[in-house]
Amino acid sequence: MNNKKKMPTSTISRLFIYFRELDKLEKLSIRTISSSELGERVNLSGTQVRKDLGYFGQFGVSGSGYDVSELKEVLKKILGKDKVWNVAIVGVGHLGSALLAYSGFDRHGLNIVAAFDADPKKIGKNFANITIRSIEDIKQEVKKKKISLSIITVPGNRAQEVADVLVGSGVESILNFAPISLNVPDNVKVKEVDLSRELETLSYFLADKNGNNKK
Amino acid sequence: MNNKKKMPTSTISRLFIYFRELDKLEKLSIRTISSSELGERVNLSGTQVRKDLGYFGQFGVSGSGYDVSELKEVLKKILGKDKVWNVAIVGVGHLGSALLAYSGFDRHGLNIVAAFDADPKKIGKNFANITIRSIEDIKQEVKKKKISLSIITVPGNRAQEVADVLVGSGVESILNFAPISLNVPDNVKVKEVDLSRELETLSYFLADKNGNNKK
DNA sequence: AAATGTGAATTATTTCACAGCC
DNA sequence: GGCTGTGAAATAATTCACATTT
Repeated sequence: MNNKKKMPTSTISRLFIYFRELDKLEKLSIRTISSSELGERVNLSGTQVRKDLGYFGQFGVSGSGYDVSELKEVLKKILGKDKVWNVAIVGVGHLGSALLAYSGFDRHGLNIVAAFDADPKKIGKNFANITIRSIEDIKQEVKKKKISLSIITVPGNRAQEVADVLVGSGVESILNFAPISLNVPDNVKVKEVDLSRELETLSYFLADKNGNNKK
Repeated sequence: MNNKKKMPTSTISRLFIYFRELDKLEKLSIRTISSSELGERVNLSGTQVRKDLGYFGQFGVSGSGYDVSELKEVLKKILGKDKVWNVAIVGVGHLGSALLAYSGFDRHGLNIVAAFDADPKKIGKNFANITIRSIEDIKQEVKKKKISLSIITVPGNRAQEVADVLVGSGVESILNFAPISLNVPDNVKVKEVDLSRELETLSYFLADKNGNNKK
């Protein structure tokens, strides 16, 4: 059992896109959709849609396509959206506060239950119903509140130590906004999001278009 | 001339990583570095480093490696970091404000010069020295302030129309935080950053580890 | 001896194309 | 006829391995 074939990491990311679109379709009372229609709505090909789903099973009906609600439920299960995960944010600066204030996470089964910062001036303050605590309290709180997912929004030079503490406390995945690549054990999943780099990448294309460099 | 070979899109992203690390090395007064040492510092292989640089020219010295300052300057030029680009933010909600307040952009040659929002209550308010203006003013301001890059932080259902206005105003690249895939002409470069999806992706790995699904 | 630069091999991902099913 | 599911082909990205240079 568990004969899962190797699948591209990007497949998961796309399944979330399909899920969202199916949710919209359901609200529009559309009952059935073909892979190519679904793909078209999210700027992907029908083949891509079918291939992605194929890693998990066979959910379609030849000739007519997929049942919207049924496929949505299947994806919900696959993606872990039928469970709730407790999340901590470490680093309550501009970005950290924005994420704390962002209300959309619970909709996705992500429940922000703790926030930490190194700045004594911030500790004890309340923010979106959450009391900011000291970095020192991470271990204790992670255990107490059963936190399995953490967001790092501290400066780059503090990120690795924070990651070490989180991993030592039992956190299983990390979303890292600090502009460095974290070293963690294999059993911990990290996603890096580097906002400056995203913008910088765009500036490269501008530079390129307006005629820089090139071998 | 211009015999550039096709390069992975991820190469550019990595060049920014090398650039940053070279900057650190320079501050540590390290003069020379080999591809493998540089790679090790950023969790990449020496081969990867050499391959990436190879798309732009030959900058190393056999037997000794790369001159830190020289390579840094080369990358600066390649990446357009020797120029300044004017940036606009459309959508001054939590995330938009955090980005507005983030001071790191200028360090990267990105100069935020305008902010727009649809909410009349916000229009006219000041934020990090920038007056928030109406979405209606986009075209005029983009021209007047020579804005070539824009960040979209509006809700998903407004993002496409905002993108249309931006493109119509002459913006050349867009960083899109709205959770939809934008349709724009080929000459406009878009990068999508979907924060919820990044977190959701992590929740999939949790679900997976804790034993969901699988074909 | 040490490290680059780069074709060739490998691995990963996407797209094609079509047999089979409704 | 329309559409799925999936091997096979094509394309993209990474890694290997080594001849070459200093």
